Amino acid sequence: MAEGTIDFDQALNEEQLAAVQAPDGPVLVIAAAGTGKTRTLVYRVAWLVQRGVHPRNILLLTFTNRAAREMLDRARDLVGDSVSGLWGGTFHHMANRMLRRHANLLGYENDYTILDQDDSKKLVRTCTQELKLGDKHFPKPDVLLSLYGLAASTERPVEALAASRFEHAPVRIEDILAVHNAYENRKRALNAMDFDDLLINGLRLFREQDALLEHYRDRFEHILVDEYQDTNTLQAEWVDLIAGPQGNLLVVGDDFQSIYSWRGADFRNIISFPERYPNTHMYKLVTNYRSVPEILGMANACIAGNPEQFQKTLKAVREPYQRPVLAQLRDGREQASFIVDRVWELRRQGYRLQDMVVLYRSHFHALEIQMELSEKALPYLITSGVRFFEQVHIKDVTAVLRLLQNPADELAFQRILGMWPRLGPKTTLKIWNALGRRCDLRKEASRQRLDAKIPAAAREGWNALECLAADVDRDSLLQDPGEIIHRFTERFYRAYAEETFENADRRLEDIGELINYTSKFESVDDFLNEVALQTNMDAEAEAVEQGSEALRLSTIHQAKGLEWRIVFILWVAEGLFPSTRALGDTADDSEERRLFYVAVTRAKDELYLCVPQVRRQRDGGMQFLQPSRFIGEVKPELMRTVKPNRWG
DNA sequence: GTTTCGGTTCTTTTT
DNA sequence: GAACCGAAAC
Repeated sequence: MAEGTIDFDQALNEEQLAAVQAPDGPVLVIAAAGTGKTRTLVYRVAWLVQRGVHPRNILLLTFTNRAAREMLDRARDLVGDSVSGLWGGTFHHMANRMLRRHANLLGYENDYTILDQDDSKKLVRTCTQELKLGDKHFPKPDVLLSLYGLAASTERPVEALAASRFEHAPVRIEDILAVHNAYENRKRALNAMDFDDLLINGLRLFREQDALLEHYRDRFEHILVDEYQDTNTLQAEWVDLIAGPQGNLLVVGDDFQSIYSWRGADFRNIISFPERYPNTHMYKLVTNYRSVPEILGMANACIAGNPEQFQKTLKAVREPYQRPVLAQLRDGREQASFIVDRVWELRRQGYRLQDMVVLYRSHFHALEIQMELSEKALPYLITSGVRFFEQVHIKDVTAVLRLLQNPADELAFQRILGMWPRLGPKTTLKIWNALGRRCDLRKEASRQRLDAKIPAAAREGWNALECLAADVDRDSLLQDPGEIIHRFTERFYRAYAEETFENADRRLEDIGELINYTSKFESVDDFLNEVALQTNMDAEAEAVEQGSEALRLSTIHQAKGLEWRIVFILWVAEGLFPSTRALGDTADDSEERRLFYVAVTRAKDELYLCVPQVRRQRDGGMQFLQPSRFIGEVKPELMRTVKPNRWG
């Protein structure tokens, strides 16, 4: 469709139209689930462009890559290719994009490495060990990282958070701080940033570099933020700065769907928006096109217990259909077979597998259903705990690229050498130190020094790496990351994988996929830039778009923003959902309730709440389960209770 | 002194 | 899976 022919009145309802055509200045759009939030944002972009705003002057911020891609695709359909000048992506992406150009102002090299979760964990472990703190009672790297991350994203001191977090644990706060300190120094030495650093340093750019702030303020005349309820302190301040007091800032969110407080999200950002921007225009979207009224009734009822600020009730548009099903089941096995049976039946009625989803609180809840689906040969797609780019074999082959890009990347160096026999952590570290904690594979002299340090036992296949490194400049491989991975795999990794992994075939296929994926990128830098901020969901989302007939299994967190005709929710029982671990020792279950609300509002036609009565425990014992409080809070007449007869 | 191997244990949510 | 731990092997 060409510009200027968009019929906004036709495409939008009154609520949406008002938000889309909101005047300049601060705008807050409270968009309840399924009310066309994405549509509104996309049409807002179109509206702005039609009014003469150039797309390059628009900044569109999202939380996930998926949301960014979806919005940009839809905006392109609406406005045309001119929209490609628009800056759109996750906060991390946008911060990274700026830091690639300006990180040197903050004392980094611009070719810094981005550490993913796994890298950060390794680094924290190393720091702990070096400080000789790794005894049994010392917090695990994961725990420390989430603490440091929370401190970073809430701008609170680690000390205070650690004191309350480890109030009852026999841990010295000084030690926690010492590890934190070591971790921070280490990242500096590696010329690396973790995910939080991207946000912290992105914010520092604006706080400390007035000229830069001016530059970007001028550039971005309009800023749009999606899922604003999930911003943390850093992100909110970053947005406030770039918008400026007079800025045209439009934020969209739903305080009912704030489910990321554990990583620092603070829904007070959305609540206090009108106070921070006194001339805010506020709009509410409550007309729901997604779900049948029975499902919305359930959604409205379950969230009523939460004392949120912006009260709103979802208004149904669709015709009445049928009530959500409360399935009382004996155990996980019966739950699994119930779902499989229902899926077959629904398929018979004409639903496709991709119309259905199984949602759960935690990844491990999906174990039994996975087994059952495999057994019954029902194709399924799971967005599992391990991200595509964090799998061992993917990290192995990209380590070569990382070291080429950043010769100070100790983690990549360790990983590469560790693939050769007799080169473990200790030996590798000695070599690294002997090389002056730097290894530039592109330099002949540097390669020779490394070569001289490799012990005889590890020589086998060593020249594969040497040759590859020598090829890089000769064949200008820095422009072709896929070719580097390909050569590394053929000359070394294929054989290594086959003797290391039981499922080498599958892993080598993954590497093939990875090589295909690299063709989108023009250089090693380009590729690495993207990979660290990418989850597996995009690779899988593409598979879904290609029409693969499969049942989707997903955590509720990952399902946010998506919808299916049929939704099954697993383990709606006390202890599992709400999760005991998530509740900790607080009585505040409001975020778990919001999560339940998110799960319920994913469903368009039919919703199944599965409540097993017992759960097999690790030690073989049986744990009796109570139905989740979230079910008890809803009037029974809003549901239809089913006790499937397994012999019927 | 290091690496490797085999068994055990544990999984909250993500950029 | 994959991280962790202890024991055997280099």
